[in-house]
Amino acid sequence: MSYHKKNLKEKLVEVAWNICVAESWEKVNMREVAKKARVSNTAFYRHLKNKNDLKAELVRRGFEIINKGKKNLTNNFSGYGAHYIRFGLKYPYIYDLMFGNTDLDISLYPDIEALFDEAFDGVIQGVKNFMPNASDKDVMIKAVNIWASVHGLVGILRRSDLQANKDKRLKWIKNNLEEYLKMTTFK
Amino acid sequence: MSYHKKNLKEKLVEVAWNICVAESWEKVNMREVAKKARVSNTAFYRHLKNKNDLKAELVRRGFEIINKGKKNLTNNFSGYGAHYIRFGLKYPYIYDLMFGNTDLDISLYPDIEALFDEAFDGVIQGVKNFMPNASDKDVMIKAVNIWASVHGLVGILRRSDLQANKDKRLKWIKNNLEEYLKMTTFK
DNA sequence: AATTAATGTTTACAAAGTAAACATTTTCCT
DNA sequence: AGGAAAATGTTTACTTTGTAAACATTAATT
Repeated sequence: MSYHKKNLKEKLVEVAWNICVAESWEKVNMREVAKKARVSNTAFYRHLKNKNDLKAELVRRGFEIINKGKKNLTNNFSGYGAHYIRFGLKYPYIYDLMFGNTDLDISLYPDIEALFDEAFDGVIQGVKNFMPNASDKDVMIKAVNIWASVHGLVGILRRSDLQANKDKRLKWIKNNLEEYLKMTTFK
Repeated sequence: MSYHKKNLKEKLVEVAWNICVAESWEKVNMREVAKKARVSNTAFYRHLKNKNDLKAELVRRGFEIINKGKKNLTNNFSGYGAHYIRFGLKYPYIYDLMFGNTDLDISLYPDIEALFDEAFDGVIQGVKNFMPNASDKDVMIKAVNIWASVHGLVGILRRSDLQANKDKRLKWIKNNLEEYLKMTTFK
């Protein structure tokens, strides 16, 4: 065991990611992260300014994952939407950090803000391709509606996971995301 | 100043509500709440079990407000949706507690869970009235889509508030909620 | 009036974020 | 190579916050 680690920052982010994925951000605390990375409580602060910066790292990592799987879905609305929804259901607590409203002041992290905008711009571009003659306003309206429908759906599906599945019809939606999206928003 | 207060619980919830509305739940801490209510740090614990219960009280209060304004909007989709959206924009941090996904385990508070279900059932009922011949599945699909579109929109509009208003077209949506809703989901 | 329940206060502790001072490596410059 | 400077870890220590426990006072009940 050496005094200097190779990639402690990566290691710390990795550990925090795992805790957050398995248990939620509330359960991420610096001392536990340090212990799991086998360093002292405050080694962290040589690599990141504070806990909020750690949160930002998780958000960045989330966008990396979601973007990686995105490929050329811009012209395949329902596939694009389903991709986001599946991410939200697979990494609910990371998703909260990325798209929830409470916490992180995203404007403090311009690169992350750019990732967010990039995602939304993808939708706008897709809508533009789909309705090339629409006005900017109508494009925006459609894009916002798509975005809202997708992200709003994650909330319902997650809640239905918690409540001992009150309704089978929600299960149908969950298992048929693309079809649901085509029937509703994506047309 | 008497030893026993009349309605300390109400007072404490009120104080917490004000802090949460003005600054976010993160800024609500027991000592500050106690100070503003002019009681000792721990008087609180004679009235509520813990801080989570305080959060639940705010959620309950949020539902009371949102339900009060709801009236007979069940058969007026865009009005109903706009009502929720306006609440979300007026009380963003309360809204997070009510409809966000991170925090409160709502199933620990069956009465709150019931308030939530009541709201969603209102949508289902509205859809049923609107399309009386639709199958249960189709009703559910439409209701979920309405719910998701409304709650998802709050997220975008809130974010656009933060970012020094990147786009005027979002402003249009915000100022014309009903029309936007009619154009998209509510038809 | 005396006992008990309800409600406040004081004291105290533990968890968690992080600053400061100190220690060890590594890097880099001559 | 040798030694200063930068980077990275550790130890200590302080602060904030939630809340438990013991004690005090007022209100309710018999």
